[in-house]
Amino acid sequence: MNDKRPIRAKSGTNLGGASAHNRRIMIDALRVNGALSRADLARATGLTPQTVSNIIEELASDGLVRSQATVRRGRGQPATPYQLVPEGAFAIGLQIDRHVTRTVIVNLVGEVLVKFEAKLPPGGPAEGVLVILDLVRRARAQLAARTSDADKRLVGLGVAMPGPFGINTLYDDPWMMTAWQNFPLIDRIAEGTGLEVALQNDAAAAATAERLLGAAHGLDHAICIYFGYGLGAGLILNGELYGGAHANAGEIGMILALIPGDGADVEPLEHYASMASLCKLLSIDPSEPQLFEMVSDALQKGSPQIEAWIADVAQRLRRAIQALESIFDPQTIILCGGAPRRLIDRLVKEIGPLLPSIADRASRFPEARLQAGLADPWSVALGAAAEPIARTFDPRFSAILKSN
Amino acid sequence: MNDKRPIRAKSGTNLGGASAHNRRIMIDALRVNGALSRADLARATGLTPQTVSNIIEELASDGLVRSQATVRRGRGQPATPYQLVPEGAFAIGLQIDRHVTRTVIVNLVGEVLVKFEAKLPPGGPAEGVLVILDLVRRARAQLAARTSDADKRLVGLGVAMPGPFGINTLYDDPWMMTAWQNFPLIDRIAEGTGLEVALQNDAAAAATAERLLGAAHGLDHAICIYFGYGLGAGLILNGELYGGAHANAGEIGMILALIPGDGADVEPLEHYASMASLCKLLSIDPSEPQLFEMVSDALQKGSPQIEAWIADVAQRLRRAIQALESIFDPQTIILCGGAPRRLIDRLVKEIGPLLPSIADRASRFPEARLQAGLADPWSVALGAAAEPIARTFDPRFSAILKSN
DNA sequence: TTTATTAAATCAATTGTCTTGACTTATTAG
DNA sequence: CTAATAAGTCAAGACAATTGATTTAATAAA
Repeated sequence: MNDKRPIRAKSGTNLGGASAHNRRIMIDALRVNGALSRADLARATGLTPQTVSNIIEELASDGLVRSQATVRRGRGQPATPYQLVPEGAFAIGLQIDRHVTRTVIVNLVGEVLVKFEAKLPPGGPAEGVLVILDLVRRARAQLAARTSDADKRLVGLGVAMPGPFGINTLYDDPWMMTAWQNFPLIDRIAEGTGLEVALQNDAAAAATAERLLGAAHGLDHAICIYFGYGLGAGLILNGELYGGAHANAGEIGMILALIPGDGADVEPLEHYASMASLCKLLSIDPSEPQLFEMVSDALQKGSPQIEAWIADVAQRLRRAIQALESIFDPQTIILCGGAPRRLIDRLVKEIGPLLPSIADRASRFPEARLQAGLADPWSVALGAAAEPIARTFDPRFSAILKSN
Repeated sequence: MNDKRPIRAKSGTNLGGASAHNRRIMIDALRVNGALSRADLARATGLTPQTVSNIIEELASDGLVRSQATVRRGRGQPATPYQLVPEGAFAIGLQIDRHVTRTVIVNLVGEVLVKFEAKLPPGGPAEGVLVILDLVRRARAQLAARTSDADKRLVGLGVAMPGPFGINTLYDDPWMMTAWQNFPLIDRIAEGTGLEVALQNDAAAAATAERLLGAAHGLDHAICIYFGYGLGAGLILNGELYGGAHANAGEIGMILALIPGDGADVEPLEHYASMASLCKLLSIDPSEPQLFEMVSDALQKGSPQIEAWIADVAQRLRRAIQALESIFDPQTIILCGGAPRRLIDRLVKEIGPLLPSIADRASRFPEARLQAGLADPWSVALGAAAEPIARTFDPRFSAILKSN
């Protein structure tokens, strides 16, 4: 028998786990469908009306849902719809990028209440973390000024930064943030804020945002391509963000040369398809505060150089999308980014028509094969903030199981 | 409120769901670790010893587990290990390929008890389904002859055939099995056998086999590349097979041209990397009964043609593997197939050394980045049979939720 | 040899959550 | 005005996991 080897097993569950799951699906149902009555919830979840009643009662007394005015729907007693209380919970999101850090605070329904931004000092993470903690402190102060008991309703802090994590540096170049990745960032922030802290890469954060309130809202199978300083993808599979074995899933920017025609092409995809590449082409410093405006202007003006770049990137992404469709069979693919709206929209337009793939089905969902998602310098920070909300309130397998 | 639109919500759960999950994790733990005592199970699952005792009692009286001789492990009362009873459950697997159909019956631990094979008549599915039903009938008769009450313990029938399913035919060519895919196969087989029937593509079936008793045993994140008549991948994510939105996930054979150097290359990958391609090269009829032996012989002899083919396929797969690693961040990638052992091993050897990727980490798992898996003409049928076993006994999110 | 310690497994009582079935309330259709 | 329909509640019951005490069986230490 196993005297030495650790026994590998999945975790069991109990009444508490079931109950926690049922609370989560109520919140999820209200998020996806808007206000619903107790009877609606009972039908949709398969639980009995009595059970739903008890749970709604509890959620209401926790300040997470509240009733609206009754509505008459034909015969029978009028229904009392319940909705999420936006100020029922808050979360902090933190984006750490190469040159800048941003923090936002969102509420339960994903509205951004507070935004702060700061340049990261060149001294590296040891200095940078002080800037970050100060930013978070100021954001919390502003939240507290607006709503006095909000700080108590903070459910966590999400950090997003460029991946991959825990890897032997593949290409020792400025594309990677090696120093930051080797720094005990999570522990320092947790200690400095007293909050639960989780880390994800920027593409995953963007996908989380997209699912909370973007084009992936309510979808269970979606791939969000994140076109920012680098290139990545957030994978929404079975309604949850998939992280892989080491939280590095979705690093499509690291894929080598998806394009035919250049035999010696061993550079990763993100060296072509990224804001970094465009900045290089336009000789713009990526740490430039007016970056988005400058790029957007350059696009509007246009130039043979830019047109060629767009055609090249579109071709590469067209291939990547065909591959992702073949691999994942998703409901939709969303191109979003830490990039100007104009660029994202232009790329989506330029990428079409898409290559033939298994996604090219007669009876397609309402969703298009490819659509534009959020495009905002703040979308990663927003996604980072959405993570603690999702972790706390979204239905997921691991939430049912016994802790440890 | 939603008077018209259907309300979308996830399903709730209750005591029964929790209990069912706990039964499943016991079986899973015994499958992964071998025999375990009740105390071991309690520690591994986080449940109390009393709960484990009750569940084991129940599983034993259902004939799914049985005790072994007690073992002394130092101080304290000796432990009574429990193991899975191989003849506790059976399942039928059915492979439908272009030219042939195979059926196997496996027991709870994945041992193959019965094997039958038949050529498919050229008349298409209407005729073919009769051959198939006859094959299944004969297999069941043979099982019943061996173990009298085994037929009652059949938990289902899994069907595997080449995908993709429900697609506008992309390339109307002999690579696809259009007629079969438009035929109400599942209903006819369910009706003809009285069993629960499920359908998956051949790559998914191969991955299921690999997880039940191959290189992916006990792994929660693995990609199984299936190199058979076509090319596909089975995705094991979070310990479950991932099917995508329409059960077509993993169709990597449909990816267009991952290789540089040939600009006009718009053919799908499986036109290069597949047994079909090799058969064409060697002018072997793929429906040839001695196919494996012939290919294996040809490989052993060798020829400049074959060497060039292997180099080309290895190059393409090397790229595909680097892409899959970047996308999924798996624990390992397994190359398996409906192809001769010698070919799979040769390809694995030829593919190395792998390209740099995020899987190239210092502290790698015991698992290699790439390993050879099952290579057997029967492995797809075996995987098809493993599906009902997995569906019935493996822990999974959907099993906790209320039915409908 | 005796006693203490450790570990496996069980017994009996308790807890917490969902379910069941009867009931109340409020509205519309006829 | 009455019947039908639907939302929602009440109170009792069912079920599976938990708790804490107890039994059994081995080794280690005195």
